[in-house]
Amino acid sequence: MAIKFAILGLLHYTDMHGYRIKQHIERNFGHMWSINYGQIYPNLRQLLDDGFVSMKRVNQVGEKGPDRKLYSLTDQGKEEFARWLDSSPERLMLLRDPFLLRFVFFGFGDNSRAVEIIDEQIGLYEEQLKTRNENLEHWHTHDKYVRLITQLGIDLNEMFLNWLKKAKDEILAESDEATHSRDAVVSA
Amino acid sequence: MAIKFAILGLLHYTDMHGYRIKQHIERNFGHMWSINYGQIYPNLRQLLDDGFVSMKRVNQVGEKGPDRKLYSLTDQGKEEFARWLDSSPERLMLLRDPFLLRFVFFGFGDNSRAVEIIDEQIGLYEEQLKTRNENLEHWHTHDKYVRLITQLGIDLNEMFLNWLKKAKDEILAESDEATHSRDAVVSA
DNA sequence: TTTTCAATATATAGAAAGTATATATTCACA
DNA sequence: TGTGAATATATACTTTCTATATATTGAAAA
Repeated sequence: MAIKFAILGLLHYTDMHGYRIKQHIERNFGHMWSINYGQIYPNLRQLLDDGFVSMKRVNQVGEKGPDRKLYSLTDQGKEEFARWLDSSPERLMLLRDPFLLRFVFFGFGDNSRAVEIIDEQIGLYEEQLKTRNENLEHWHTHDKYVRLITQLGIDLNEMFLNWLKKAKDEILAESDEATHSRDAVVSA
Repeated sequence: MAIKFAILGLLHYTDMHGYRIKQHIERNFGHMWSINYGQIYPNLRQLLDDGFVSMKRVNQVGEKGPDRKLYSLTDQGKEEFARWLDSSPERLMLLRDPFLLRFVFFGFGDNSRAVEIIDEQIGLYEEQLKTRNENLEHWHTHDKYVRLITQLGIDLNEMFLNWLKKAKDEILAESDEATHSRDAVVSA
């Protein structure tokens, strides 16, 4: 139900076809959010059936590719969107992360591999942080809310990187301890 | 595919039946994660078919409720889990939040309602922060990795609350500006 | 000139995750 | 005796996400 409203929201800026919607999200929110055609086209169809958007075939000349289906907001669509925007969010944020799921069980694996995986994560999120910072600079002109969302992404990355480094240190400290205990046993 | 490994991970602690798995997650990770039977039972069935777990019917005496289906890890299951734990995470974290989706489009609504919704969020996350802090105190004895995950939850909450308050201030500042401009026009 | 590649454009199948609800058993206690 | 609460499993359904199929057109290569 969320994607439907995201599409209605984007159509407030300008009329778009499915391919353009994906492009728009990639260019403007690509560092924060991703979507794909399997989510877009079925939703556009549903929105059309519900009368929240209207559609017009546009045949391109001098442009690549086949005809477009250009979608526009209807008055009903505007109302539906406004109702949603005004309503209270259904639930709290949901964080899904295949790394964190592993992390919970790192006690069942070996520490050195755990540290390796953490280092991979640090690398990936440092890269993401860089592109998010670039995005913020590039779009200081952008809509205030979009800018704040980008700032949130940066805050999130920084927080997570700090946590990753702290976690790594704790695991390494424990490994050292274990080594020393072993030494003690050996020398006893 | 993730839930399957979560279940295999939990079965490392002890044999469990579906109902107990949900209970365990609620009690130990309830402040961080939620799951439901529609995810657990189909996965248990699949794990059984794949030979990653074995099942034994247990008929309770002196306990409430019908027979249990107690699941245990097989050697194959242990191997499957170990392979997964050792592998690199497939993707970066995914944040899904019905509030943030609205936030992007707050420019199309009115500021005062936006501030109201932000205040609601602040209340909800302050409450969550409290329970997460209690959890951390209560389980200082707990597994190190679980403790670190709880700490991450706390860091996330604090970061998000700071951001929410900053965002609110910015929106209020803009509203003031608008009010002053209007005043200026009126007095002109 | 033809073919081949990249970009544009839409569509659908299917897997995974998440929600809702149905059904049954047993104990406690009114 | 019955009724409510906790225990326990199961399935249907919706939403989200991934993968892939298909077609058109312009530009460049062969």
